[in-house]
Amino acid sequence: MAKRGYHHGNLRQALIDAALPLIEEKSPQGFTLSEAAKAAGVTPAAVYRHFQGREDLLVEIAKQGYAIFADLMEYAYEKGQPSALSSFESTGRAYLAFARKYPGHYMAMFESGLSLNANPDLAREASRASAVLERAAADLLQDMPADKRPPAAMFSAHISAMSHGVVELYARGNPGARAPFPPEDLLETGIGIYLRGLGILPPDS
Amino acid sequence: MAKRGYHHGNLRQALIDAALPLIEEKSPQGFTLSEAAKAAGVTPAAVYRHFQGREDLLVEIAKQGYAIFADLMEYAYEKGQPSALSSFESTGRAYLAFARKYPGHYMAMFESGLSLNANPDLAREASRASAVLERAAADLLQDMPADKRPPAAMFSAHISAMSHGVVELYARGNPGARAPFPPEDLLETGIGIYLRGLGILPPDS
DNA sequence: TGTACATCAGTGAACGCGCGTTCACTGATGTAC
DNA sequence: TGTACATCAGTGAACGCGCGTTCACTGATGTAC
Repeated sequence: MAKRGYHHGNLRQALIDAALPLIEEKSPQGFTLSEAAKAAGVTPAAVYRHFQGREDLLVEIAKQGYAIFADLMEYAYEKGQPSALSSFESTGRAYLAFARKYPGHYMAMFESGLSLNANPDLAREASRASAVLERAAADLLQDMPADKRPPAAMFSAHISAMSHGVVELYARGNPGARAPFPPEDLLETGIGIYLRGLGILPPDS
Repeated sequence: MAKRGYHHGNLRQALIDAALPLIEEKSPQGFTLSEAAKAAGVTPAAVYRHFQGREDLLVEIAKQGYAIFADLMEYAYEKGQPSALSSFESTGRAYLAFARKYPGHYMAMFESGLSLNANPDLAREASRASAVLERAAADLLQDMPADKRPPAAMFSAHISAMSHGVVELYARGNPGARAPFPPEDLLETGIGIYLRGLGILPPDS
C-alpha cells in the first residue's frame, strides 16, 4: 500500500499528480488517460497496473479530494472552537481555500458528473466533509430560539450553495474574468449578510 | 435568415435542437458534432454549411441561451413592477425556472468553459441578462439608508452565486440525488434570509 | 556474500473506434425567360 | 405555363488523429538458499 521501491517508485500517486493539472486545464471530461500517462513518463498501458481504467483514476482523484477537503474542514472547525461562530466562519474560509489550492480535485469532485452512490468510498468521504459543515451550522443554531431556527441541513445547504456559486462564477479565470470583487470578500460578505438575516450576527453594518 | 424551404427546412436550428439533449446528457465537453448531425438526420459534413465547426455550434447555443435567459429575466422583472421587492423575487424565480426548463442551454452557458470575451455577441447577451438582475438589486437597495447600502454589483453577485450554487448542487439529478429540500424552496428561503440580513425584509420569521 | 529463481511493474505493438474536418460531387429548389 | 439554367444544401468517401484498452513480453527488483 505504501511506497515500494519498484521501477517507478510510486506510479499510482504519480499518475494522480500528473492528471490533476490536466483536469484543471481541460476539465474532468476533457482530460485523457494517455496524456496523464505521458506526463508521468510512462506508457498508457502502465496505468492499468494501478487503476481499472480512466474512470477509476478519476474516482480515485475525487476520493482523495473529498478526503483532503474533509480534513481541512475538520481542522478549521476545531481551530475555531470553542466559539460556534468562529468555527463556522473558519469552515467557510476553508471551503474557498480548498477550491483555490486544489482546483483539480475540486473539479473532479463537483464538475465530473461522477455518481456518489455508484461509489461507496466516494460517498463516505463526501458525507464526512458535509457533516462538518452541518455540525458547524447546528452549533450556530443552538443560540437561536428554537421556534425561529431553520433546519441545520437547510442552513448548511444555503452556505454550500453560496460557496460553490462563488467558486464557480467568480473564483475561476474561466468565463470572462468578470469578477467585480475578490471571491473571498464576496463569500465573506454574503455569508455575513445571511447570518444577520438569521439573527446570529447583530443587524449593524 | 428565416426559414427557407430548402432540403431540410431549417437545419441550423434543427442541429441546435438536436445538440441540446446531447449536451444535457453528456455535458458541453462530451457532446459530439457527429452525434448531433446524426440526431438531426444529416451527415456530419452538412453541419459545416451552417457552423464553422463544433465550437461555433456550442457558442451559438450559449448565445441563444443567454438571449432566452435575458428575455425571461426582463419579463419577470417587469411583471413584478412597480414593487421593487416583487420584481426582485420574480427575477430570482425566473433564474431557477430557466435552469430547469433549459438545462442544455444552461450547461452551454455556465459549464462549457467558453470565454465570454472571446465572443462579443455572447458577452452582449450575457451582460443583458446580468444587467436585469443588477437593476432589480439596485431598485431594492433604494429603500435602504445610503450608508448601509452594499454595492449593487456585490448584492447581485451574492444572489447569482446562491442561485447558481443551488442549481449545480441541488437541482440536478447529477451527483448523488442528495437534495434535502426542493431547490425552489432552498433558493427562496436562502434569499429570504439574505434579504432580512440586509434589512429589506422584516426580521420576523 | 553470491547465485538461482520468482515476481510483477512497465513496455511496445496492436486493435477497433469515433472523432472533427475537407473535398469534389449531386440533385432538389428557386429563378429567369 | 413550361423550359433552361444557376444556386447551394446536403452527400459520401476519405483523411489523419488520438483515444481507451488488450496482450504477450521483458527485465529490474526482491527473495530464498
